[in-house]
Amino acid sequence: MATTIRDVAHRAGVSIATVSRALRDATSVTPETRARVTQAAADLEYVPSQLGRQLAQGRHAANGIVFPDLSGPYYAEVVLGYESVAAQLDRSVLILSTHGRRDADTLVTGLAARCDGLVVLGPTVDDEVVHRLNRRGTPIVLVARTPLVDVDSVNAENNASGTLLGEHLVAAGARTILFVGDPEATADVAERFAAISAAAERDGASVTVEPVSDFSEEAGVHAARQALARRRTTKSLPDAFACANDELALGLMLGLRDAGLRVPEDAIVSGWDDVMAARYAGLTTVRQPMRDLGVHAAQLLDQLINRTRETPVHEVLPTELIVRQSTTPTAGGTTR
Amino acid sequence: MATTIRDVAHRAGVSIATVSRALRDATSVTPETRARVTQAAADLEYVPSQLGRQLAQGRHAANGIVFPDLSGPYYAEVVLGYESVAAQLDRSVLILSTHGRRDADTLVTGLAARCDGLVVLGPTVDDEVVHRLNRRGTPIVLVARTPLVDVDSVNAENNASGTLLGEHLVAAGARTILFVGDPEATADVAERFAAISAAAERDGASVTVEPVSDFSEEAGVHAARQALARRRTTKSLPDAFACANDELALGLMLGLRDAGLRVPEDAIVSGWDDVMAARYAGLTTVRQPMRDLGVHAAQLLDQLINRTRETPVHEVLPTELIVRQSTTPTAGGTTR
DNA sequence: CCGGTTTCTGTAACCGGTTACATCACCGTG
DNA sequence: CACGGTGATGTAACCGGTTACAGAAACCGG
Repeated sequence: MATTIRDVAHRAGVSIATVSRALRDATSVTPETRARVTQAAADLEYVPSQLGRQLAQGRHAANGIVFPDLSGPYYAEVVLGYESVAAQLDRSVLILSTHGRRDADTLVTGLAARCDGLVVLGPTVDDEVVHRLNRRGTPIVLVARTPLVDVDSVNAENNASGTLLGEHLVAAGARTILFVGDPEATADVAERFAAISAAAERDGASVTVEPVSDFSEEAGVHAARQALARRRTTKSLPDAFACANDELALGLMLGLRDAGLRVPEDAIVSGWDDVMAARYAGLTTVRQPMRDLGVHAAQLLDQLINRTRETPVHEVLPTELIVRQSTTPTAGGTTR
Repeated sequence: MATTIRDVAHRAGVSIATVSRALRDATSVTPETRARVTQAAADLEYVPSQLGRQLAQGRHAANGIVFPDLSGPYYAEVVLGYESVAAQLDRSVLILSTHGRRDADTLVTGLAARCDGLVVLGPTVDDEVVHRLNRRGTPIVLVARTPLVDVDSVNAENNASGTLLGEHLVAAGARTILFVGDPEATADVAERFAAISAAAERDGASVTVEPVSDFSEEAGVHAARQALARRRTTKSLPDAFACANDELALGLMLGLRDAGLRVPEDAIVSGWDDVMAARYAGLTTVRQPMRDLGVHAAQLLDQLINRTRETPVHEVLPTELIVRQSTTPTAGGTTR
C-alpha cells in the first residue's frame, strides 16, 4: 500500500523511532536529522497511518454522536456545535442516526467501540443501553434527554420559559388552553407542560391536554381536526393551542386555516424550538440554544475522556420566549 | 485496559487464532470449541478492539463526508441519506463541516487519513485538494459540485426544471425577470440561470441579473432593497424574481413585503431547493432529491472502496418544479 | 585527561487483532 | 496396516505506528 514509517526511516538513514519523534516532537531530535527526515517524508509523500497511530496510542481520537434524525434544524444545530468543538480538539466526529431503525441498540454499542466517548441525543436508545455503556467505562454525555444521576447531561431550560409562555398566552386573551403533546412522552415535554399550565392556571385560564405523541406536522394537522370535531359536540373551541414543539404547531395552524379559522384572531397558537419555518409562519415559540447544547456536550465529554473530572455534571442552558403574530391578535393581520 | 483476545483465549484454553476465528467465522471451528470461546467471551464481557481489527485488516470501515454546513435542510438531508446506506454497509460515518474555517484543506486531508473514502459536498474545498487526494488513491465522490472528469459525482438536474420554471414564470405573467444570484459562483447556479433565462427569453420575457454571491436570507433582503432603490431611478420593478436558492427567495419576499409590496400580486418570486420553510412561505421552487443524492453517493463510494468499478461515473438525478402561491397571482391570497 | 552528565539515536517490545502456514489427529481406502 | 487426505487448531508473522530502555557520542568541570 502506501509508504510506511519504515520506508521513510530507510530513506533518511535513521531508525523508525527517530522518524516518529522527528515528525511529532520538535524537541529531542537534532535539527539536521529532523530536516533529513522531513525531507525524506516529503519525497515519499509519506502520510502517517492513523490506524497504526491510534492502536499504539490506544485511542480513537474520535467522538461519536447519536441522534434520531437530522431533518429538523434542532438536532442538526446541536451536531454542528458539537462538531465545531471536536474539530478544535483535533477529534473526528462519528455520527449515527437511529431514526426508524429497530436495531439502534446494536448500532450504538458498535459506535461506542469505535470512539473514545459519545453523546446521546434525544429519543434514540433506552436508558438501559446508556447505563450499560456507562458501566463499561465509555464516557457519555446525554443531551436533550431525561438526565440520569451518574451520567453527564446537558439540557435546555423548560421551566422559566414555560412560565413566561403560559403568562403570555393568558395575557393574549386565552381562557381555555389546549396543550398539544403527550406530557408522559419525555421529561422535557412534561416540564414544558407543567410550567405552562401552572402559570396559565394561576392567571385564571383552564388547561386541557391532547396527548399526541408523534411530534410531526401531520400529527399537528390531525390534532386540529380533532379539536374541530369536538367543537360540534361541545360547541366550543379552545382559544389557545400550546404545542409541544414547532412542527406540531405549524401543522396545527395549517389544520385550523384549512377549516377557515384565522390565527391569531380565532385562536392563538404557540410552539417550542424556534425552527426556521416558525419565523416565516409567524409562530410564537421558545428558542433553545441548540448549538450551545452541542458545544457544552463536547466540552463535558472531553473532560470525561481526559479524566479531568470525576463527578457527573448536569447543565441546564437558558431559553428565550419569542413572541410572534400567532399569539398577538392585536398586532394585526393574519400571519404574513 | 479492557479484556483482550488473549484473555479470552486463555480462559477458553485455546489460542488467540481460534478465538478470532470462532467469533467471526461460523465455519472452520468445532461447535464445541466455538461454544467454549463464546462462553469465555461472554464471561469476560469481551468486546473486540476495533483499533486492532482495523489495523490488521488495513481498513477503517468508515466513510467521511465533508459539507459546508448543516443549518439548512439541504446538506442535512444528503448526510442522512448517506449515513443510512453507510450504516447498512456496516461502515461508520465521519463528518466534517467546513463552514467558516480557513484551514478546511488541512482538515479534509486529515479526515481522508481516517477513513476509506469520502464524499465532498458543495462549496467546501478547492478542486485542487480533491485532485490531490484522488491522485493519492483516496476514493472520492463529489456531490452538488461541478464534476471533475476523473472523479465520481452525483448532482441534481438543473436544466429541465430550470426550463420549466422559466416557462412557468412567463406564463404567470412575468415580462421582466430579475435573476438573483451569481451565475459565476458555481456551475449549478450557472446551469439554473442559463435554463431559466433561455426559456423565459424564448417566451418573450427579458432577464437581468443581480449577482449576489452570498446565498443567505440577509442577502435576499438586501437584494430586495437594491431593486426597490433602483425603482426610483428606472421607475420600474422587475415583475418576477428568480432566486438561486430558497433562502435568498425567502429573504427577498420579506424585503418586498416590508416595503409594502405584495407577493404574488405585485411581483412573483421563485426559489430553488424546496426547504421546509418554503412550504410555509408558499414559495414556488424546485425540489431536489436531497436524500437520494446522499444514497447514490454512498453507493458509488462503496464501489470505489471495494474496487468494483474502474471508470468514473457522473450521475444526475431528476428534480421537480413545485408551484405555490408566490408565483400564482390568480390563485388568490397573499401567502397564507 | 578523566569520570559523569546530558543529548541524541537505535533496538525492540509493545498496542490487539488477522491470517498464512505448520502441525496433528483422525478418517477412509487399497 | 500403511498411506494420502481432510479438517481443526496452534505458532508466529504481520498490520504501522509509539515509546521504554539502552547505548553511544558529545560535552562538562575539575
